[in-house]
Amino acid sequence: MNASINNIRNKIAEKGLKVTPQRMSILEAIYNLENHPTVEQIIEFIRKKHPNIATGTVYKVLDTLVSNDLVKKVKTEKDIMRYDGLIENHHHLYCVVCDHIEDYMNAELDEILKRFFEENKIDNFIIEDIKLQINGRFIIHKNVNR
Amino acid sequence: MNASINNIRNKIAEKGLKVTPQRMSILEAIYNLENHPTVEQIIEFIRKKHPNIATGTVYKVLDTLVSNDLVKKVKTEKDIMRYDGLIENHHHLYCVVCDHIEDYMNAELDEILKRFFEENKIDNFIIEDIKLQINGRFIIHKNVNR
DNA sequence: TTTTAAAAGAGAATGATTCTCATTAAAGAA
DNA sequence: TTCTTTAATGAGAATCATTCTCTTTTAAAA
Ligand SMILES: [Mn+2]
Ligand SMILES: [Mn+2]
Ligand SMILES: [Zn+2]
Ligand SMILES: [Zn+2]
Repeated sequence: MNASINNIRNKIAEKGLKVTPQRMSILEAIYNLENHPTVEQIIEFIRKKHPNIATGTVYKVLDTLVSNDLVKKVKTEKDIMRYDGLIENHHHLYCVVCDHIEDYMNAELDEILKRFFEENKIDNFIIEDIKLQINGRFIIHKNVNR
Repeated sequence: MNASINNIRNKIAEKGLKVTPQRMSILEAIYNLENHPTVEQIIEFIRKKHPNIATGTVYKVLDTLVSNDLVKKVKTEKDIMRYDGLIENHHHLYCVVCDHIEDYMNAELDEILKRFFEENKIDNFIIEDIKLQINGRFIIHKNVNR
């Protein structure tokens, strides 16, 4: 998920969006921050190098990035919105202890699910995608507090 | 998921909670409302018969019900909290068109998942439960607007 | 360099949720 | 049944993340 400055510039430009320093730093922040950062964490990261960015701009840019499929929103059991720089469809491990969210990808699992739902059609419903929310606990936690 | 007045009273009492008219009507509302109602819908329903219930009380009671495992919170892609009267572990169909959420239960699927993760342990993580978020579209929608 | 539409900045507004504190009522004891 | 205690409720203020409004700035194309 690392991306160079030019990489980031291209991703934004490819969508036909104006390449602004704000958009660049927000996308850069999401790629650099731990995993699935909150808006608060994104703002904190950006203000190190770009102290005057407006809060409203961060929200607006995030919306733009989401609707252009450059980032995705991730919801937790709790009420905090998080953002995900990995846009390929994937699953998540949710730690009930420390709130850490980790990506989970497994092609075999996706194949099993695909087969299951081909054989078990749901009346009146067309599936577009399936995401697993795998709740549990890591043996070693990231931030024991909060 | 239907429950008589006495049923509801017992559910609350069994948890060692005081049986108040407010708690009764909120639990009754969740059982009676469509599917996975929002706080707004719950308040609207209750005020028909109990016009003076305070908004803060509804939030407080909902928290109490959730922490006593009488109802569950359900998150949507969007930013609206919903409540679920079905407390057994189950999956959800999310309609991307009309926001309707429908329960999905299938013992065979759960068995397949159980077996898969027994054979594919995740390093450093102990699974407690797995929920599928099945996104797609119903052929017939509930509320085409909103 | 100039033009122009889109984006950003500043700060007010919104709205769902939480908080505070005085009043009320459920549940158990007498 | 009445009393006592403690938790729950009501009313409205406070909070806080997010959105909105409006002015200024700027990226991109001419
Ligand atoms: Mn992810
Ligand atoms: Mn449900
Ligand atoms: Zn953890
Ligand atoms: Zn629908």
